[in-house]
Amino acid sequence: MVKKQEAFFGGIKINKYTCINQTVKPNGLFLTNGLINWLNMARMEKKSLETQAIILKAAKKIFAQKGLSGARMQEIADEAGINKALLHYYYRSKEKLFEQVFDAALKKMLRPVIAFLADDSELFQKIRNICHHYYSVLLEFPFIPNFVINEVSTDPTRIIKMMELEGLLEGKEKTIQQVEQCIKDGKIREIDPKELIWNILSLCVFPFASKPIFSVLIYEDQDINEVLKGRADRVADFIIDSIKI
Amino acid sequence: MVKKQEAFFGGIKINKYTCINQTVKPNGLFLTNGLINWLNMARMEKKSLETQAIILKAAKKIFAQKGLSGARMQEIADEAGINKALLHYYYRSKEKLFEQVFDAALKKMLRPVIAFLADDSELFQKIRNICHHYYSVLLEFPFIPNFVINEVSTDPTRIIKMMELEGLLEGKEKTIQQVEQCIKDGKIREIDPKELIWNILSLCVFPFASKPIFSVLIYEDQDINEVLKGRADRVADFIIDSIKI
DNA sequence: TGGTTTTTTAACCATTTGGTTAAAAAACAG
DNA sequence: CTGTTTTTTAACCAAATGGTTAAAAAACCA
Repeated sequence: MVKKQEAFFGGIKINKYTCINQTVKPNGLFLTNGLINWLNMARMEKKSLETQAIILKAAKKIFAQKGLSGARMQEIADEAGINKALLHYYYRSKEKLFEQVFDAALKKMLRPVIAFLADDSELFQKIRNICHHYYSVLLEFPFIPNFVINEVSTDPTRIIKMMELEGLLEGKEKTIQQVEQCIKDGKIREIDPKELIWNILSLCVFPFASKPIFSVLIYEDQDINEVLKGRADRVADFIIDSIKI
Repeated sequence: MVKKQEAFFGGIKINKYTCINQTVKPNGLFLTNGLINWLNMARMEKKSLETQAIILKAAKKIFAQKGLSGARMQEIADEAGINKALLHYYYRSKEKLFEQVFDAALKKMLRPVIAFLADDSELFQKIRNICHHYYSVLLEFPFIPNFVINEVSTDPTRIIKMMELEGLLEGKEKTIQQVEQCIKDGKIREIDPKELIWNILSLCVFPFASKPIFSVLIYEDQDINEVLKGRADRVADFIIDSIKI
């Protein structure tokens, strides 16, 4: 165990029990990322990484299932097969552990749309690409839409820091201009580019979010996952059929 | 106050403090709806109904915002401006209170699609109807999709009892046949009727569920509610353009 | 092997939370 | 006005929960 101590690194106090993985601010003090990484690298190793991976996997499962407020630290520990104190040893607090899980999920959720916006292909091909991209990611992680949407609507500030994501702004402008150009060229009918994007995402993401409902409401005993597997192409066609002239 | 007592009605025990509004089963016993209603009607009155309305309104707000696990009974009481014990006096438990709120929300969410399935109009008109129906309901209660979707995905059994909703089954069959007939008649292109329904709902419901995300991601400083207001017509056109021949 | 550091655990702790209770207040009935 | 019932409240309570701590165990290093 780390002895009770108050150590100074670069003039910043780190007291008592260390927390390996997360920004340490025991007295409300912040550490720069550089310093943190140096500290982490210095000590982290040994069994550390393996355990952290086990924790993260369990946390993803429980948080995705029950959300931040519904998840219990004890349940995550049980799922991981470790002692609850380890969660705090590696991630300091529930909120911090949640942030790691959430950020990973949000990135998975946003990657296809950001790739779409940055994609230099011709418009119809871009649409086919994003549909395939989404259906392939969400078939593997079908819980992500619900998880992300729900936590963002509970605390909208969670998404703000994601705005700085690589090339979102530029990609957005580029794609909007591309759509406008297609309209001018008479390739597609008049439509607001932003609404087109919203429609595409609706058709790609909502089916996964609404799966539990549609499963009983419309599909009853049919295997809804089988339906979803073939949908990427059909959804792309649905969109293209709607806008092409 | 109701005196401590163990009364027998129709051989069913009701002990100690009564709970006005909800199925009373203090020892795990159930009362039939008829008996319950008779009991309720007999005593309920006076200030009762007004207070219940206040509680329900507050509960809707808090549950919609934070979900079942995130909501606190104290917070609901504060929002309603009453004592926490009153929540239990009228609704017995958090779960029971939640059920009332959830069932109301689920019905609001399903009404347009059930009306669509039962609608005898011509297909394109039906599509315009459901779009307007959804956008009008959800512009007024924009939190409903998130709330319903999230709670159903947490506990899928919640939706099962809704299946018995008026004329869902018949309506579904009717609409599926209508779509198939339109395909045969060459009025619309080949498409699986169930997927068409899923697409319609995606385009109607997802924009509200994803509002917090799209608001910062795509629309930035634009007023996203203004965009949503005009969308019903445009979404209906989007769908019809896609399937018409 | 023996000392040192890192990892893991069982036992706690303070607070929060859903729920209860007994009594006060308000509404009602005669 | 008076006794009775219904409604409302403040004070509690037990269980659950996020988090802490000191010590044991494991890994590492010389």
